[in-house]
Amino acid sequence: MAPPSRTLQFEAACRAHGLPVTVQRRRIFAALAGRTAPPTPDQVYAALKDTLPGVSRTTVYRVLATLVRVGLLARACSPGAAGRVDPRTSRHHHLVCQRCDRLFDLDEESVEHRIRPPDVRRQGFAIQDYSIYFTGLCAACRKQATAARPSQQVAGLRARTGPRPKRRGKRAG
Amino acid sequence: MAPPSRTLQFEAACRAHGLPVTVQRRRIFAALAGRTAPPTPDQVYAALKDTLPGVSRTTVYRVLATLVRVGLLARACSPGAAGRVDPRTSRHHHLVCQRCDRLFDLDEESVEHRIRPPDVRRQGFAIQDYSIYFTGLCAACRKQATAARPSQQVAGLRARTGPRPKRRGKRAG
DNA sequence: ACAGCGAATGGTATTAGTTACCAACAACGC
DNA sequence: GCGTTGTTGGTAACTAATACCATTCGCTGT
Repeated sequence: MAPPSRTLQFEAACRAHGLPVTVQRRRIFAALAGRTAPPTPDQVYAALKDTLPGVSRTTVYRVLATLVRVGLLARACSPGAAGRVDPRTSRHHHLVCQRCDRLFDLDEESVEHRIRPPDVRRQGFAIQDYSIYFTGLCAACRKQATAARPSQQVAGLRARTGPRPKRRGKRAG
Repeated sequence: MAPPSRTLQFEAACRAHGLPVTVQRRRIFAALAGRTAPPTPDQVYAALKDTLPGVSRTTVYRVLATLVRVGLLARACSPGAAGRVDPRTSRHHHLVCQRCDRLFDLDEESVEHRIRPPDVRRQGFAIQDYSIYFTGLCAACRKQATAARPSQQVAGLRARTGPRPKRRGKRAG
């Protein structure tokens, strides 16, 4: 089986970023490349552990983060996990900061748009509504990014340097 | 301070669904209602624990799930948490099953749309791209929903009855 | 207003998801 | 082939979310 151009692209991209091309990186990227739906890290791990014995979950997380950082993969919104809740139940849209993951609501009226939902009957999917997510950088992260930009840091799975709204104390039950 | 209609609406909605109106539910909903950005459950907890002594994190999770279930709150996509990764880095859109949280990719071309990004300069946000998330029910969940629908179950934070792609074994390090 | 019933809460324990750390190892350049 | 540098694997730590159960509270009928 001749290596498809995707493989070469991958290696080229790695070298362009000074990343050694390891077996794990190749395989993890390959496992992703064929998909039509964004998997969780754990799904990637599950898909690999049989054919790539000895991979560790740690490596999967790490490689995914790296590939996101260099732009070979993108992060996708995950509706179920991390149960963020929204006080608005009517249709509205969002701003998402790629760096610190902050979310901001946008009024439906503030976004001029016209969308015709795709025909997904063949897939058996019943579309009920939609929401637009605008991605970019929030004010705080933009300031940080312009202040010190090593190499156009993109938000990775881990590599977050921006202000991250997270609790700091320990839990109280 | 006269109770705003929102409060009455909330109580009415609770009663309509046969839910007892507890202090915690009222306060948690109130803490959400004023927001313009969807918080995490923990942010809700943090905002409440000072003025509502003794609330437990468990209750916050539980109440949020309940309010989502009855439609008083909505779940929002959370890009950072649960680091889902997408092999596509070019613009595309998604189908999201509200019940099992499965994601499906949609080609950019398959969605007829015209969107003018909002002017958010005042907020200091720099929009770089956007993505449309179509919500609804996937084939499997639609089948289940029609087979047995107690009362038009909507996906909650916890209340997931549909097929949920999750690993089942225990970890192997 | 009061009692009784059923459901919700709080707290702990438990499970799942993610990251930190370090010794062993592999990739790249010479 | 050899050394340097960065990656991998594995464990442990840490955070997020849920299960469980005794206690408490809201609701209904009197």
